[in-house]
This record gives sequence, structure tokens and C-alpha cells, in this order.
Amino acid sequence: MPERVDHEERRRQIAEALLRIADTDGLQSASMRAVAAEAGVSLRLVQYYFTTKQALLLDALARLGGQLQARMDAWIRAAGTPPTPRSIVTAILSCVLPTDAESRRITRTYAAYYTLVLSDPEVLAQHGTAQPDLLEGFLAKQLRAAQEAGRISPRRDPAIAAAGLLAMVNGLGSSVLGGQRTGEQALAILDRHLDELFDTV
Amino acid sequence: MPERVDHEERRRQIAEALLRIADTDGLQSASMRAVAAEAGVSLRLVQYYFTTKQALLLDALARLGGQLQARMDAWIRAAGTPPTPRSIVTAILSCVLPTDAESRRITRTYAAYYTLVLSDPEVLAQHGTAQPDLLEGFLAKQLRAAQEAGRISPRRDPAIAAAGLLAMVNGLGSSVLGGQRTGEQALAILDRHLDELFDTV
DNA sequence: ATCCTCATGATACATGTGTATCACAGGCAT
DNA sequence: ATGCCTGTGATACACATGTATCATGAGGAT
Repeated sequence: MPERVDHEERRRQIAEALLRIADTDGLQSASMRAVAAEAGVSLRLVQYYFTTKQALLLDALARLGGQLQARMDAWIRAAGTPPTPRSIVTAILSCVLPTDAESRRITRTYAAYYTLVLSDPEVLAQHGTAQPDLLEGFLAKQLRAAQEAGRISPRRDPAIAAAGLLAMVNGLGSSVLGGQRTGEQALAILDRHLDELFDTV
Repeated sequence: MPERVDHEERRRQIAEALLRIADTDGLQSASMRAVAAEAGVSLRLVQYYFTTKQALLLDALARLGGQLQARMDAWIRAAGTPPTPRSIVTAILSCVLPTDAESRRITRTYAAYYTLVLSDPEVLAQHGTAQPDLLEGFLAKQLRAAQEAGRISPRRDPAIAAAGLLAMVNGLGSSVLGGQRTGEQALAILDRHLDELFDTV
């Protein structure tokens, strides 16, 4: 029954199956057949909608990026009323920290991609990544605004502080995924660091 | 010629071949055959000295830990004369940051193991890990000492500061490996953060 | 000298992998 | 109505992988 079908919808369905596997069992378990089974379709269909595995991996990665973006937008919008500079910054950072189920999923899945990118950097080239740099720039802008509002000491360099913050959040995320810490503990550590940053004394 | 042979030496030779592959091509490329070829021995020998692949992976991981440990010891010993609290802390942190060839190698290889551990946590159980926690404790001790010497504000909590520092270094390391930053830039960011920490004003 | 155990080689086996091919059914345009 | 294009199934292929088996040569111990 070759009913004309919604390609985008099928692609989404398959790519999300891949992401689910990457989250639970890691990317090395995400074979074409496993993805097909998880998505409830035949192997042939996975091949049909994504001719090659690399294409599937890249498409799924892009979708993952979209999911993170959406989540960040939502958290920033919900950053208190009215939003203070610090509440915005906290929103940005705490939604890349694996605290709840979804952020845990996103973080784990990104981690699964991490080594892939490390061992095969040309993948990163094909993917229009730059996402971390964009995020860093956005965070730096927020810090600069907070600085101009007098909430951060003028001695600080916003770009450097943003880079350090993001690195810390990334590292805290790793430790949470590694089971050394709970998400709450990580958030507490982050908060103490923000105390130090947002301190004009 | 079954000359009685030094088992430990052979094991080291093979395990280091595995680590070399993990560094350059990632752990997923470290098949038994690839390791054998890299070590210049036959597949059978890899099986002989490490009956199973998991055993090889674990042994190599332990050796990697030893290498990092040795490097840290050396850097701490070489932390200026006389060592200030800050120089010790800098030594600890900057030797887990991929700045030179060897630390880059160690960091990359650890990263290769990272997702493996994530997707298969029982490996971590078999490995007497705890290494990050030990490191964190040691760092916290140094910070506490610096605090008592009046080089760090008494308002700081050394344990939390240590956790944050280590997370930041970890995150900075990731960004260096990911090519977003050079090792020098990462070190500069870390240094600014240490400026902030070692500031009793 | 005999035997046993250590070290090593060659090769086999079962399985999983990405990809390719063949087939075919139903809708759409002519 | 005919023929082409789209969606889908079944299956094949070539290869890589971890592990197991068989074989064998060389010391050392008895």
C-alpha cells in the first residue's frame, strides 16, 4: 500500500528511535537493525529514508540540537517574573545540567555523540555545529548585561566568565552522568559559583 | 621458541597498543586484531595474555590511570620552589588539561573510555575507580590548607570549590579536545578563575 | 630420555554489521 | 488502459568481530 506518506514524519520517527537507543545503550548499540526495530519499521525503510547510516546519525544529531534549543527557550521564558539577570543565567545553565529526566536524556545522548565526534572529526564539519559557541556568546551577552546593571563586578571579563561557567556546567554534567554526584548536588555547586560571580562587594 | 617470557612486559606492550589506538582512532576501533597488529604480535597472543577483550580493556584502563597518576606526581613535585598553595593547585589542574602532547593523549584516551563506562556501568564497578573522588579530596585538602594560610577567603567552602574547579577543568578539557579552544586558552580561563579564588580582599 | 607445561601459530565459527539487489504492489499521469 | 514512480518487503553479500579449537615446538622436571 504505497499510500503517499509523510516523509518528514517517518524520518522523525526513525531518528528519535536512534536517539532513544543512544540514550539508553549508547551509540555503539544503535545499529541500523536496532533502530529499525525500535522504530517499529523494517530495516529497508531505515535505508529508504536515510540512505546511509551516517546520514541518519547526522540527522538525529540535528534533531537533538533542536530539542535542546527548544528546552532552553522554554526555560529562559520561564525564568521568573520579572527575570533577573541571574535567573536567566541560571536558566541557561541548569537546563544543560542533567537534573530531570529530559535533560538527563539529552545530556546522555550528547555524551554518546561526543566520542564519535572526537574519533571522526569530519562529522562535526558536516554538522553545522557551532552550537556551543553560540551558547557561549549568548551567555556572555547576559553576563555583560548583568555587569552593566551592576550585578557583577566590573573587574570580570564576561567572555572568560562565560567560558568558565559553561565548562564547569559541562564538567558537572559529566560527573552526574558518571554517577559521582546527583543533579541537585551539581546544581548546588553551580549555585555557589554563581554566588561568587554575582557579588559586587 | 617458547623461551620463558616476561608476562608483565608482554601485557604492558599489548595494553599500550590498545591505549595508542584508543587515543588516535577511538576505542571502537580497538578490535582484538587491531591491537595485535599495533602491538606487533599475533591475535592469538592477545587472547593468550588477556583471555577476553573486557579484561584487556580494564587492564589498559588501569594502566592509563597509573600514567596519569605518575604525571600528576611529577607535576606536583615540580610545582615551583618553594611551592605556593596556588602553584600546587595549578599543577594538579593543569596536568589534567590537554596542553601538551602527553596530557592530550591521556585526556583523549580517558574520553574514549567515558562513553564506554556510561553505556556499561558494570565496567566501572569492576574497575576500582574512585580516582576522581580521590583527586577531588586531595584538591580540597590543598584548598583548605591555602585557606588556613590566608590565601583563600574563609567564606569559601573548600570541598565545593574543589568540585567546581575540577568540573571546570574537565569541561575545559572537553572543549579543547573538541577543537573549540586551544590548551593555552583553556589554561588562561582556568587562571582567571583561580585569580578569583585566591583573592582574600 | 620422557613427559608435561608454556608459548605461539593457523584457522574456524558464529554472529552482527552496513549496504545492495530483486521483487512487487498500488496510485498517478498520459 | 498503460506505464512509470513511490513505498515496502525479503534476502543476499561481503566483511569485521570476539572467541574457540587444533596443532606444535621448545624447555624444564623427573
